[in-house]
Amino acid sequence: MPQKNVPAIVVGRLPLYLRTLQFLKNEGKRVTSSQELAERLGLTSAQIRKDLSYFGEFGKQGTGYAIEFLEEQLRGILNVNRQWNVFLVGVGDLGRALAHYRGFQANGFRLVALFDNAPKKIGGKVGDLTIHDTSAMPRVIAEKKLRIAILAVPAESAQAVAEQLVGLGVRAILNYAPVTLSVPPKVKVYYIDPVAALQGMTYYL
Amino acid sequence: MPQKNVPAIVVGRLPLYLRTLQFLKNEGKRVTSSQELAERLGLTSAQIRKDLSYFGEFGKQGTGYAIEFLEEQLRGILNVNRQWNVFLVGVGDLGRALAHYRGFQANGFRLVALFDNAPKKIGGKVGDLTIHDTSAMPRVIAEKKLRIAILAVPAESAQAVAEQLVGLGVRAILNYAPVTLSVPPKVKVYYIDPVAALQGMTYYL
DNA sequence: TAGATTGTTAATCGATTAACAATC
DNA sequence: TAGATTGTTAATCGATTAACAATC
Repeated sequence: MPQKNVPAIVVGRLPLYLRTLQFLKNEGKRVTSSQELAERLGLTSAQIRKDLSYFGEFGKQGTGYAIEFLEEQLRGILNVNRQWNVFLVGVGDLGRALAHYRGFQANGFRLVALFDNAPKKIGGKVGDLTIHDTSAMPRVIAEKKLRIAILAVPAESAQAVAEQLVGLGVRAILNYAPVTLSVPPKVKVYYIDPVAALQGMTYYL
Repeated sequence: MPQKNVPAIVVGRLPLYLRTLQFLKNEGKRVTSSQELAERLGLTSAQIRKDLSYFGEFGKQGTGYAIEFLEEQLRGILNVNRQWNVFLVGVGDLGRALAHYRGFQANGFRLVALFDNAPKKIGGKVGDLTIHDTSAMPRVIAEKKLRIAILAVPAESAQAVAEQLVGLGVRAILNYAPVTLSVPPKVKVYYIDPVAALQGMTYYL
């Protein structure tokens, strides 16, 4: 349950703190400080302390933060101290790649269903998942109580699919389609567009 | 050549404006307005006008913006009115997927070289590209004058590889490794981390 | 105790937005 | 001309940072 009114930009940094803590733990450390975290992340220590202060007091003056403890706290705040089942819509070029990607599973996001609307693809398999027709989405999403979608359909159909997903109770969309989606505020969308990212960098070249 | 001191966040929005213009053009439109763009992008029209004003005056009072003209201007500003050759380091699970992705090519970013350090992979092919040993990077990068890298190595080696790339003259890194890179300011890094993205969304679920 | 580092306040910095004169 | 929309200014809003008392 979101504590105060935490800015989205702060929430977006918490996963970075979390992964940095895991990294430090792997190095055998048990305690860290806002300064050490800041160095690793290219931020200021004040920002890290301020961000954490939205959620509670997790450190000790003079010594810093117990890594394992802070890690668990962040997992709790982010709701990632559990497994989330996710599904993918659009098994094209990109979708197929995403279905093969092991990083989701390795971090508690398990891909449990694939959908596409191309008759040729329906019934096909990617890994051990079968591609279902998009017409099966209402049933499967309800049965598996899915709330997180990965969207990898063409830009032209993304808005229509997103609307359908919202109607089916989806609350978070990781959107790989290069288009801004219009959805109700309760639905969160995160955009991943590597081409836009490259175009933003060539400006400086 | 960057005009004034344009905030990075503004530069980051230009690709979104560009792709929206392409979208509108595909719909047969020839003219648009800051208001129409704003609606499509979920921004305010004032922001769009302000952003564009960093670079010049591209519209006409009363009528708005000629789509094709503004598109060309933005391409010029972003330096994407040409083809860029890019290369990929790290041909694992994820790298392989990226190598197959056609979206780069389709938008003027041509993948021209693949590198990995696993002996088993060297000499192997992905599509019509051969995987080279990372030891060949200095030669290939110099020969092909490459300045844009896509980094898809494990988090543990990302920093070391990034430093090597910087030494070889790379100026832009699209980083898929879940770690913050420390590089000189002249080198631009863009981070893509779908797991962090999902973790930022589950906060709200 | 002395040194270190937190959590928090207040100041600063930067980005967004409202408003409107200019003008097509 | 009347209506529409730009480019820009100034106000507002929000995020970052510096500073420091509290305290381990």
